[in-house]
Amino acid sequence: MKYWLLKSEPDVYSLDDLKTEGTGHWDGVRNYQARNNLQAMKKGDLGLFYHSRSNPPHVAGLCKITKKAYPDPTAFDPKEKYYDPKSDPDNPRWFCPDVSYLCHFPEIVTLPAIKEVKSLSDMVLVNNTRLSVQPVTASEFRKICKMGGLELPPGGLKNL
DNA sequence: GCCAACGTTGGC
DNA sequence: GCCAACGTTGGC
Repeated sequence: MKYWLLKSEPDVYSLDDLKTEGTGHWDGVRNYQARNNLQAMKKGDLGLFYHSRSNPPHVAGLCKITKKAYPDPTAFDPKEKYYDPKSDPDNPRWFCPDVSYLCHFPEIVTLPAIKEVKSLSDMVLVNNTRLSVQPVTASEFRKICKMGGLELPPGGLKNL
């Protein structure tokens, strides 16, 4: 199982929105590095749901990958904000997985708090601020959960 | 809302 | 294939 961090601007799409929807399509990603990460996701992988451009930026809770990435339909539709004429249905350029709501942390984990933790200084979040879909190590993932006050079920992360 | 950092585009 | 110009992201 792999771990990820998914960024979203809460004004556009928040963890509350995902909770309401239950399952969402992580579409609209138009960056190759982020795209490659989306394609590397497997069903059952876990994600930290991060609210960017909020004050302060923070991890709000957890989500789960429930369907591996498939061609992003919003790239084919000229009416869509994220329409990309260079993505051909026969040779799609952009992909999106389905993501389901898991939980809100009892307490949000802010970016400044993360930056204070020495063992988290290698996180992509800290070193590549602009990447919107990024890998997280198991130990980083566990630490963030702990900082968020989340009680892990018996058996740990795999039983979430 | 500003702007630094970074990614992408396209002329040459 | 270089790099200037431009666009976007996201912290502050």
